[in-house]
Amino acid sequence: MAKSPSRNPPITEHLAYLLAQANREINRQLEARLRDEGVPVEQWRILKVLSDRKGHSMGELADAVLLNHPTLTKMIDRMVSDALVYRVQDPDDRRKVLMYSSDRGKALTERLNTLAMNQEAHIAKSYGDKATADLKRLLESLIDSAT
Amino acid sequence: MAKSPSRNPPITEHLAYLLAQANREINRQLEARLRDEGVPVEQWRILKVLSDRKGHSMGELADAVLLNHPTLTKMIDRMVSDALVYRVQDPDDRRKVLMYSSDRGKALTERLNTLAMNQEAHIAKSYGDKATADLKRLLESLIDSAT
DNA sequence: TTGAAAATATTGAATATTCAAGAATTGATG
DNA sequence: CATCAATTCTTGAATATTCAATATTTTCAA
Repeated sequence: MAKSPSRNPPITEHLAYLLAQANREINRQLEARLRDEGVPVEQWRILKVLSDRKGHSMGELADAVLLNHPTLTKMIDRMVSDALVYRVQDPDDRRKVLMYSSDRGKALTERLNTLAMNQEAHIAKSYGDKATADLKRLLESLIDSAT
Repeated sequence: MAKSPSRNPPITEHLAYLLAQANREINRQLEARLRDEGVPVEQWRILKVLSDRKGHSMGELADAVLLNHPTLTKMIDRMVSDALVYRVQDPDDRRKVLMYSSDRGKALTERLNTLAMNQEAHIAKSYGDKATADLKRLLESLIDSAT
């Protein structure tokens, strides 16, 4: 009897493991680039989301940047200390806090965008344009089908 | 003038972000399944690596399960308390500690394998066999090209 | 063979994250 | 309109992770 193909595969063949491994490696590389500005990846995501200049509530932000609420609150506290972002109470719903990027935050965001785009370019170069596009498409549809 | 395609894309189009998002979602689902046995994902990975019954040094393990050394040491401490694994000093190189799975650990590993394979099957079903296979292949080659 | 450098694992202090609870506001229902 | 439930954000305690330093053993060169 032939062996069934995915009967108890090694850890390295599990999708969850491959995702974790790829994520760790790419994140580590991005981190290394952002280190020039001394900013953690999560702060870059926050600044990037806020760069549309609309106010975003903490809940929205937490979803968008993949952090839970208390972690986001404390990270925002640090960014407020660094004068990168500021809080405004939402006049329409005073439970909410709307976050905005400061001028300093906006200037930093532009420098970070350059660094992040350097990484994307580097990946596209060594990994190939087609593979990169295919991978992005597959990841998007995985996320759609999984949520 | 036509807009250049990937000039300063939104965060949701960055490969690093898509990977983080997909990883978080799949990891969360796996976590939910493993919760039946009260075991964190990292411990499942450790047990799975140790299921080849060969001794693995802490360094090897740390690489394999994507944890850094001090974090692994402390997680192993907990697993030793739970009698899932045990330490043996490597007789050939006494700087090293070789880790082995206990009988209890092996029995747990089998139950966890079932849970993890349920998840893989569930993903393959909702996401499609071909997409799953394609995604795995692309992730493997990304990891190769990135490391 | 001896001493310095490298490799391996652990520890402790500093830092960060998470969980559970709390405060403030809004919505909804009788 | 009064009250109770739901939503939003923050806080504090418990837990986990990380960084730097340490101890031990091995390797290698002089």
